[in-house]
Amino acid sequence: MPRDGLLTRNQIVAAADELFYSQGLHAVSVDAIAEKAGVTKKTFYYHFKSKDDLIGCYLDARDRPTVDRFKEWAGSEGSVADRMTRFFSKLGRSSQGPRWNGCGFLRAAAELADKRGHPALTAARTHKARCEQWLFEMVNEEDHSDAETIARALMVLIDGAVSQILIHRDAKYATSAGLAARSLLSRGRR
Amino acid sequence: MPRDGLLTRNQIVAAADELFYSQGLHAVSVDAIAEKAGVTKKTFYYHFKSKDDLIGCYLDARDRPTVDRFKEWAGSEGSVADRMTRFFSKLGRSSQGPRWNGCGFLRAAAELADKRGHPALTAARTHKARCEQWLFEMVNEEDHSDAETIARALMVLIDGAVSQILIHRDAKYATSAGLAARSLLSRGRR
DNA sequence: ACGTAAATTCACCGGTCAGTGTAGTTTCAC
DNA sequence: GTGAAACTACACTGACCGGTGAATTTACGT
Repeated sequence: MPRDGLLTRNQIVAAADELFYSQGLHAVSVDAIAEKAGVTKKTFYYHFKSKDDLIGCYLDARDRPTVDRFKEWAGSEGSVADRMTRFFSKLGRSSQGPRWNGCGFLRAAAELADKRGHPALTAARTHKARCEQWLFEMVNEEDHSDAETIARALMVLIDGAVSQILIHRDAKYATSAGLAARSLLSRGRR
Repeated sequence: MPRDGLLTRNQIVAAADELFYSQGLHAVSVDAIAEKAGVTKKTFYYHFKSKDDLIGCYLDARDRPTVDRFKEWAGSEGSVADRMTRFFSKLGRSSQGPRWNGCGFLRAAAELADKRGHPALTAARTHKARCEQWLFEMVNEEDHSDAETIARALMVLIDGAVSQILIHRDAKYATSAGLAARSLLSRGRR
Protein backbone atom coordinates (compact mmCIF):
# COMPACT_ATOMS: atom_id res chain seq x y z
CA MET A 1 0.00 0.00 0.00
CA PRO A 2 1.95 2.99 -1.26
CA ARG A 3 1.96 6.03 0.99
CA ASP A 4 3.28 9.45 0.14
CA GLY A 5 6.85 8.88 -1.00
CA LEU A 6 8.33 11.94 0.67
CA LEU A 7 6.62 11.18 3.95
CA THR A 8 8.11 7.70 4.04
CA ARG A 9 11.50 9.08 3.15
CA ASN A 10 11.32 11.57 6.00
CA GLN A 11 10.27 8.84 8.40
CA ILE A 12 13.35 6.88 7.42
CA VAL A 13 15.61 9.88 7.94
CA ALA A 14 13.98 10.56 11.31
CA ALA A 15 14.55 6.97 12.38
CA ALA A 16 18.15 7.16 11.14
CA ASP A 17 18.69 10.38 13.07
CA GLU A 18 17.62 8.84 16.35
CA LEU A 19 19.64 5.69 15.89
CA PHE A 20 22.76 7.14 14.28
CA TYR A 21 23.02 9.98 16.76
CA SER A 22 22.58 7.77 19.80
CA GLN A 23 24.57 4.73 18.73
CA GLY A 24 26.89 5.77 15.93
CA LEU A 25 27.06 4.99 12.23
CA HIS A 26 28.61 1.54 12.05
CA ALA A 27 26.74 0.33 15.11
CA VAL A 28 23.35 0.77 13.47
CA SER A 29 22.17 -1.57 10.73
CA VAL A 30 19.91 -0.80 7.82
CA ASP A 31 17.52 -3.42 9.22
CA ALA A 32 17.29 -1.55 12.50
CA ILE A 33 16.55 1.73 10.74
CA ALA A 34 13.95 0.15 8.46
CA GLU A 35 12.26 -1.47 11.42
CA LYS A 36 12.22 1.76 13.45
CA ALA A 37 10.77 3.58 10.44
CA GLY A 38 8.08 0.91 10.07
CA VAL A 39 9.20 0.02 6.59
CA THR A 40 10.73 -2.97 4.86
CA LYS A 41 14.34 -2.98 3.85
CA LYS A 42 13.39 -3.03 0.21
CA THR A 43 11.43 0.18 0.69
CA PHE A 44 14.47 1.66 2.28
CA TYR A 45 16.50 0.81 -0.80
CA TYR A 46 13.80 2.30 -2.95
CA HIS A 47 14.42 5.68 -1.33
CA PHE A 48 18.18 5.50 -0.75
CA LYS A 49 20.76 3.95 -2.97
CA SER A 50 22.92 2.74 -0.10
CA LYS A 51 23.54 3.05 3.61
CA ASP A 52 26.28 5.60 2.89
CA ASP A 53 23.78 7.63 0.93
CA LEU A 54 21.46 7.67 3.95
CA ILE A 55 24.31 8.71 6.23
CA GLY A 56 24.89 11.74 4.03
CA CYS A 57 21.18 12.61 4.09
CA TYR A 58 21.04 12.16 7.86
CA LEU A 59 23.73 14.80 8.31
CA ASP A 60 22.29 17.12 5.69
CA ALA A 61 18.99 17.05 7.58
CA ARG A 62 20.76 17.96 10.82
CA ASP A 63 22.53 20.99 9.40
CA ARG A 64 19.89 23.73 9.54
CA PRO A 65 18.29 22.76 12.86
CA THR A 66 21.70 22.70 14.49
CA VAL A 67 22.75 26.11 13.22
CA ASP A 68 19.36 27.53 14.19
CA ARG A 69 19.74 26.17 17.72
CA PHE A 70 23.18 27.76 17.96
CA LYS A 71 21.80 31.13 16.89
CA GLU A 72 19.01 30.82 19.41
CA TRP A 73 21.46 29.99 22.19
CA ALA A 74 23.62 33.01 21.42
CA GLY A 75 20.68 35.39 21.11
CA SER A 76 21.12 38.80 19.55
CA GLU A 77 21.57 41.13 22.51
CA GLY A 78 24.84 42.45 23.84
CA SER A 79 28.41 42.20 22.62
CA VAL A 80 29.85 39.16 20.89
CA ALA A 81 31.48 38.28 24.20
CA ASP A 82 28.07 38.39 25.88
CA ARG A 83 26.53 36.27 23.17
CA MET A 84 29.26 33.65 23.32
CA THR A 85 29.05 33.56 27.11
CA ARG A 86 25.33 32.86 26.79
CA PHE A 87 26.03 30.31 24.11
CA PHE A 88 28.44 28.29 26.22
CA SER A 89 26.15 28.52 29.19
CA LYS A 90 23.28 27.07 27.15
CA LEU A 91 25.59 24.44 25.68
CA GLY A 92 26.59 23.35 29.16
CA ARG A 93 22.97 23.03 30.24
CA SER A 94 21.91 21.24 27.07
CA SER A 95 24.76 18.74 27.31
CA GLN A 96 23.40 17.41 30.58
CA GLY A 97 20.24 16.11 28.93
CA PRO A 98 19.99 12.32 28.93
CA ARG A 99 20.07 12.03 25.14
CA TRP A 100 22.95 14.38 24.48
CA ASN A 101 25.84 12.62 22.81
CA GLY A 102 28.05 15.36 21.44
CA CYS A 103 28.11 16.63 17.92
CA GLY A 104 26.72 14.25 15.31
CA PHE A 105 28.90 15.77 12.60
CA LEU A 106 32.09 15.46 14.61
CA ARG A 107 31.25 11.90 15.56
CA ALA A 108 30.49 10.99 11.96
CA ALA A 109 33.77 12.53 10.83
CA ALA A 110 35.56 10.58 13.56
CA GLU A 111 34.09 7.30 12.38
CA LEU A 112 34.74 7.94 8.71
CA ALA A 113 38.06 9.76 9.02
CA ASP A 114 39.77 7.58 6.42
CA LYS A 115 36.91 7.53 3.89
CA ARG A 116 38.14 10.61 2.08
CA GLY A 117 35.36 11.12 -0.46
CA HIS A 118 32.46 10.01 1.72
CA PRO A 119 29.29 12.15 1.44
CA ALA A 120 29.14 12.38 5.23
CA LEU A 121 32.53 14.08 5.37
CA THR A 122 31.39 16.61 2.81
CA ALA A 123 28.20 17.23 4.78
CA ALA A 124 30.14 17.65 8.02
CA ARG A 125 32.60 20.06 6.44
CA THR A 126 29.79 22.11 4.93
CA HIS A 127 27.97 22.28 8.25
CA LYS A 128 31.06 23.40 10.15
CA ALA A 129 31.76 26.01 7.49
CA ARG A 130 28.23 27.35 7.92
CA CYS A 131 28.73 27.61 11.68
CA GLU A 132 32.01 29.39 11.15
CA GLN A 133 30.39 31.76 8.68
CA TRP A 134 27.78 32.67 11.27
CA LEU A 135 30.50 33.37 13.82
CA PHE A 136 32.48 35.37 11.30
CA GLU A 137 29.53 37.61 10.54
CA MET A 138 28.89 38.14 14.22
CA VAL A 139 32.51 38.99 14.96
CA ASN A 140 32.85 41.12 11.85
CA GLU A 141 30.02 43.38 12.93
CA GLU A 142 32.05 44.33 15.95
CA ASP A 143 35.41 46.03 15.50
CA HIS A 144 37.92 43.23 15.58
CA SER A 145 41.18 42.90 13.76
CA ASP A 146 41.25 39.62 11.85
CA ALA A 147 37.67 38.48 12.31
CA GLU A 148 38.40 35.34 10.28
CA THR A 149 40.99 34.08 12.72
CA ILE A 150 38.76 34.88 15.69
CA ALA A 151 35.81 33.08 14.11
CA ARG A 152 38.01 30.03 13.56
CA ALA A 153 39.18 30.19 17.16
CA LEU A 154 35.57 30.34 18.35
CA MET A 155 34.80 27.24 16.27
CA VAL A 156 37.77 25.54 17.92
CA LEU A 157 36.36 26.48 21.32
CA ILE A 158 32.89 25.19 20.48
CA ASP A 159 33.96 21.80 19.14
CA GLY A 160 36.62 21.50 21.80
CA ALA A 161 34.09 22.12 24.54
CA VAL A 162 31.67 19.62 23.01
CA SER A 163 34.41 16.99 22.76
CA GLN A 164 35.59 17.49 26.33
CA ILE A 165 32.06 17.39 27.69
CA LEU A 166 31.39 14.21 25.75
CA ILE A 167 34.47 12.53 27.19
CA HIS A 168 34.15 13.68 30.78
CA ARG A 169 30.38 14.15 30.85
CA ASP A 170 31.10 17.35 32.73
CA ALA A 171 29.68 20.73 31.72
CA LYS A 172 32.43 22.76 33.35
CA TYR A 173 34.38 22.62 30.09
CA ALA A 174 31.70 24.87 28.60
CA THR A 175 32.46 27.42 31.30
CA SER A 176 36.18 27.29 30.56
CA ALA A 177 35.47 27.69 26.85
CA GLY A 178 33.35 30.73 27.66
CA LEU A 179 36.23 32.26 29.58
CA ALA A 180 38.61 31.64 26.68
CA ALA A 181 36.11 33.21 24.28
CA ARG A 182 35.94 36.36 26.39
CA SER A 183 39.73 36.64 26.53
CA LEU A 184 39.91 36.23 22.80
CA LEU A 185 37.27 38.84 22.12
CA SER A 186 38.59 41.43 24.53
CA ARG A 187 42.04 41.59 23.03
CA GLY A 188 41.99 42.26 19.31
CA ARG A 189 39.47 45.12 19.32
CA ARG A 190 40.36 47.73 16.71
CA MET B 1 56.27 -22.43 18.24
CA PRO B 2 55.70 -20.38 21.37
CA ARG B 3 57.36 -17.00 21.39
CA ASP B 4 57.56 -14.76 24.35
CA GLY B 5 53.99 -14.26 25.43
CA LEU B 6 54.33 -10.55 26.00
CA LEU B 7 55.95 -10.05 22.62
CA THR B 8 53.04 -11.63 20.80
CA ARG B 9 50.62 -9.61 22.82
CA ASN B 10 52.46 -6.44 21.90
CA GLN B 11 52.45 -7.39 18.24
CA ILE B 12 48.68 -7.75 18.41
CA VAL B 13 48.32 -4.37 20.09
CA ALA B 14 50.63 -2.81 17.50
CA ALA B 15 48.53 -4.25 14.67
CA ALA B 16 45.37 -3.05 16.37
CA ASP B 17 46.86 0.41 16.78
CA GLU B 18 47.58 0.75 13.07
CA LEU B 19 44.20 -0.55 11.98
CA PHE B 20 42.00 1.04 14.65
CA TYR B 21 43.66 4.43 14.34
CA SER B 22 43.45 4.52 10.57
CA GLN B 23 40.04 2.94 10.03
CA GLY B 24 38.12 3.19 13.28
CA LEU B 25 36.93 0.67 15.83
CA HIS B 26 33.84 -0.88 14.27
CA ALA B 27 35.36 -0.88 10.79
CA VAL B 28 38.17 -3.27 11.77
CA SER B 29 37.50 -6.96 12.41
CA VAL B 30 39.29 -9.25 14.81
CA ASP B 31 40.25 -11.38 11.80
CA ALA B 32 41.97 -8.41 10.17
CA ILE B 33 43.93 -7.64 13.33
CA ALA B 34 44.98 -11.25 13.81
CA GLU B 35 46.13 -11.46 10.22
CA LYS B 36 48.09 -8.21 10.44
CA ALA B 37 49.73 -9.42 13.65
CA GLY B 38 50.65 -12.72 11.97
CA VAL B 39 48.70 -14.71 14.49
CA THR B 40 45.69 -17.01 14.44
CA LYS B 41 42.40 -15.83 15.84
CA LYS B 42 42.68 -18.48 18.52
CA THR B 43 45.94 -16.93 19.69
CA PHE B 44 44.27 -13.57 19.74
CA TYR B 45 41.59 -14.92 22.07
CA TYR B 46 44.29 -16.50 24.19
CA HIS B 47 45.62 -13.00 24.95
CA PHE B 48 42.42 -10.94 24.98
CA LYS B 49 39.08 -11.94 26.29
CA SER B 50 37.15 -9.97 23.67
CA LYS B 51 37.44 -7.32 21.00
CA ASP B 52 36.25 -4.71 23.51
CA ASP B 53 39.04 -5.78 25.81
CA LEU B 54 41.56 -5.19 23.02
CA ILE B 55 40.07 -1.78 22.28
CA GLY B 56 40.72 -0.77 25.88
CA CYS B 57 44.30 -2.05 25.69
CA TYR B 58 44.86 -0.26 22.40
CA LEU B 59 44.00 3.06 24.01
CA ASP B 60 45.93 2.34 27.19
CA ALA B 61 49.00 1.71 25.05
CA ARG B 62 48.56 5.04 23.28
CA ASP B 63 48.38 7.07 26.47
CA ARG B 64 52.02 7.57 27.45
CA PRO B 65 53.46 8.02 23.95
CA THR B 66 50.84 10.65 23.21
CA VAL B 67 51.47 12.64 26.37
CA ASP B 68 55.23 12.38 25.80
CA ARG B 69 54.85 13.72 22.27
CA PHE B 70 52.80 16.63 23.60
CA LYS B 71 55.49 17.48 26.13
CA GLU B 72 58.13 17.31 23.44
CA TRP B 73 56.14 19.61 21.18
CA ALA B 74 55.72 22.20 23.91
CA GLY B 75 59.35 22.06 24.98
CA SER B 76 60.44 23.57 28.27
CA GLU B 77 61.76 26.98 27.31
CA GLY B 78 59.92 30.28 27.57
CA SER B 79 56.59 31.23 29.06
CA VAL B 80 53.53 29.01 28.96
CA ALA B 81 52.29 31.20 26.09
CA ASP B 82 55.51 30.48 24.20
CA ARG B 83 55.24 26.78 24.88
CA MET B 84 51.63 26.58 23.76
CA THR B 85 52.44 28.56 20.63
CA ARG B 86 55.17 26.06 19.83
CA PHE B 87 52.79 23.23 20.64
CA PHE B 88 50.10 24.38 18.23
CA SER B 89 52.68 25.06 15.55
CA LYS B 90 53.98 21.50 15.84
CA LEU B 91 50.45 20.14 15.94
CA GLY B 92 49.68 21.96 12.70
CA ARG B 93 52.73 20.53 11.01
CA SER B 94 52.16 17.01 12.33
CA SER B 95 48.53 16.98 11.25
CA GLN B 96 49.56 17.33 7.62
CA GLY B 97 51.29 13.94 7.61
CA PRO B 98 49.55 11.36 5.40
CA ARG B 99 48.68 9.04 8.29
CA TRP B 100 47.33 11.64 10.67
CA ASN B 101 43.70 11.03 11.52
CA GLY B 102 43.00 13.14 14.55
CA CYS B 103 42.96 11.95 18.14
CA GLY B 104 42.47 8.22 18.61
CA PHE B 105 40.91 8.76 22.03
CA LEU B 106 38.43 11.33 20.80
CA ARG B 107 37.49 9.16 17.86
CA ALA B 108 37.04 6.12 20.08
CA ALA B 109 34.85 8.13 22.45
CA ALA B 110 32.84 9.35 19.46
CA GLU B 111 32.20 5.81 18.27
CA LEU B 112 31.32 4.45 21.69
CA ALA B 113 29.51 7.50 23.07
CA ASP B 114 26.50 5.47 24.20
CA LYS B 115 28.42 2.54 25.70
CA ARG B 116 28.62 4.12 29.11
CA GLY B 117 30.77 1.58 30.94
CA HIS B 118 33.05 0.63 28.06
CA PRO B 119 36.77 0.24 28.95
CA ALA B 120 37.68 2.47 26.02
CA LEU B 121 35.70 5.37 27.49
CA THR B 122 37.50 4.96 30.79
CA ALA B 123 40.85 4.86 29.01
CA ALA B 124 40.02 7.97 26.99
CA ARG B 125 38.89 9.87 30.07
CA THR B 126 42.02 8.89 31.96
CA HIS B 127 44.23 9.98 29.09
CA LYS B 128 42.54 13.36 28.75
CA ALA B 129 42.80 13.86 32.49
CA ARG B 130 46.55 13.18 32.30
CA CYS B 131 46.92 15.75 29.52
CA GLU B 132 44.98 18.26 31.55
CA GLN B 133 47.11 17.54 34.60
CA TRP B 134 50.24 18.28 32.58
CA LEU B 135 48.75 21.59 31.42
CA PHE B 136 47.65 22.43 34.93
CA GLU B 137 51.16 21.93 36.31
CA MET B 138 52.61 24.04 33.55
CA VAL B 139 50.12 26.87 34.09
CA ASN B 140 50.36 26.62 37.84
CA GLU B 141 54.11 27.26 37.79
CA GLU B 142 53.42 30.63 36.29
CA ASP B 143 51.38 33.17 38.19
CA HIS B 144 47.86 32.70 36.98
CA SER B 145 44.62 33.12 38.81
CA ASP B 146 42.54 29.95 38.48
CA ALA B 147 45.06 27.63 36.84
CA GLU B 148 42.47 24.83 36.78
CA THR B 149 40.08 26.74 34.57
CA ILE B 150 42.90 27.82 32.27
CA ALA B 151 44.19 24.26 31.96
CA ARG B 152 40.69 23.11 31.07
CA ALA B 153 40.41 25.87 28.47
CA LEU B 154 43.73 24.81 26.96
CA MET B 155 42.44 21.23 26.71
CA VAL B 156 39.36 22.59 24.96
CA LEU B 157 41.63 24.42 22.51
CA ILE B 158 43.76 21.34 21.83
CA ASP B 159 40.89 18.96 21.16
CA GLY B 160 38.97 21.64 19.32
CA ALA B 161 41.91 22.32 17.03
CA VAL B 162 42.40 18.60 16.40
CA SER B 163 38.69 18.18 15.59
CA GLN B 164 38.59 21.13 13.22
CA ILE B 165 41.77 20.06 11.44
CA LEU B 166 40.36 16.56 11.06
CA ILE B 167 37.17 17.87 9.50
CA HIS B 168 38.66 20.51 7.22
CA ARG B 169 42.08 18.94 6.76
CA ASP B 170 43.45 22.42 7.21
CA ALA B 171 46.18 23.29 9.71
CA LYS B 172 45.18 26.94 10.06
CA TYR B 173 42.89 25.96 12.94
CA ALA B 174 46.03 25.19 14.93
CA THR B 175 47.17 28.76 14.37
CA SER B 176 43.85 30.15 15.56
CA ALA B 177 43.99 27.91 18.62
CA GLY B 178 47.48 29.26 19.34
CA LEU B 179 46.15 32.81 19.19
CA ALA B 180 43.34 31.96 21.58
CA ALA B 181 45.81 30.32 23.94
CA ARG B 182 47.94 33.47 24.04
CA SER B 183 44.91 35.65 24.75
CA LEU B 184 43.89 33.35 27.54
CA LEU B 185 47.32 33.29 29.12
CA SER B 186 47.95 37.00 28.91
CA ARG B 187 44.89 38.00 30.83
CA GLY B 188 44.61 36.24 34.15
CA ARG B 189 48.19 36.82 35.35
CA ARG B 190 48.29 37.46 39.07
C1' DA C 1 -12.53 0.89 -16.97
C1' DC C 2 -7.61 0.64 -17.99
C1' DG C 3 -2.78 1.32 -18.09
C1' DT C 4 1.02 2.72 -15.85
C1' DA C 5 4.28 4.44 -12.63
C1' DA C 6 5.26 4.98 -7.86
C1' DA C 7 5.51 2.66 -3.59
C1' DT C 8 5.75 -1.29 -1.08
C1' DT C 9 6.10 -6.34 0.56
C1' DC C 10 8.31 -11.00 1.50
C1' DA C 11 11.68 -14.03 0.82
C1' DC C 12 16.18 -14.55 -0.01
C1' DC C 13 21.56 -14.10 -1.13
C1' DG C 14 26.43 -14.43 -0.29
C1' DG C 15 29.45 -12.66 2.86
C1' DT C 16 31.28 -11.37 7.26
C1' DC C 17 31.02 -10.83 12.15
C1' DA C 18 32.74 -12.17 17.03
C1' DG C 19 33.83 -16.00 19.19
C1' DT C 20 34.48 -21.41 20.00
C1' DG C 21 35.89 -26.45 19.51
C1' DT C 22 39.06 -29.84 18.65
C1' DA C 23 43.35 -31.51 18.20
C1' DG C 24 47.99 -31.12 17.97
C1' DT C 25 52.86 -28.66 18.25
C1' DT C 26 56.85 -26.22 20.20
C1' DT C 27 59.63 -24.21 23.76
C1' DC C 28 61.32 -23.82 28.26
C1' DA C 29 61.66 -24.06 33.35
C1' DC C 30 61.99 -27.28 36.86
C1' DG D 1 61.43 -35.82 31.03
C1' DT D 2 57.41 -33.89 32.48
C1' DG D 3 54.19 -30.28 32.73
C1' DA D 4 52.66 -25.94 31.79
C1' DA D 5 52.57 -21.91 28.82
C1' DA D 6 52.28 -20.31 24.21
C1' DC D 7 51.22 -21.19 20.22
C1' DT D 8 49.27 -23.31 15.08
C1' DA D 9 45.74 -25.06 12.03
C1' DC D 10 41.29 -24.86 10.63
C1' DA D 11 36.65 -25.97 10.65
C1' DC D 12 32.56 -24.31 12.62
C1' DT D 13 28.52 -21.66 14.86
C1' DG D 14 24.68 -18.64 14.84
C1' DA D 15 23.74 -14.12 14.22
C1' DC D 16 23.73 -10.37 11.42
C1' DC D 17 25.43 -7.59 7.53
C1' DG D 18 24.28 -4.72 3.17
C1' DG D 19 21.84 -5.41 -0.67
C1' DT D 20 18.47 -7.77 -4.27
C1' DG D 21 14.53 -10.30 -7.26
C1' DA D 22 10.01 -10.96 -8.27
C1' DA D 23 5.61 -10.02 -7.27
C1' DT D 24 2.07 -6.87 -5.55
C1' DT D 25 -0.77 -2.92 -4.25
C1' DT D 26 -2.40 1.65 -4.78
C1' DA D 27 -3.25 6.36 -6.90
C1' DC D 28 -4.03 8.80 -10.86
C1' DG D 29 -4.38 10.43 -15.67
C1' DT D 30 -6.94 9.16 -19.55
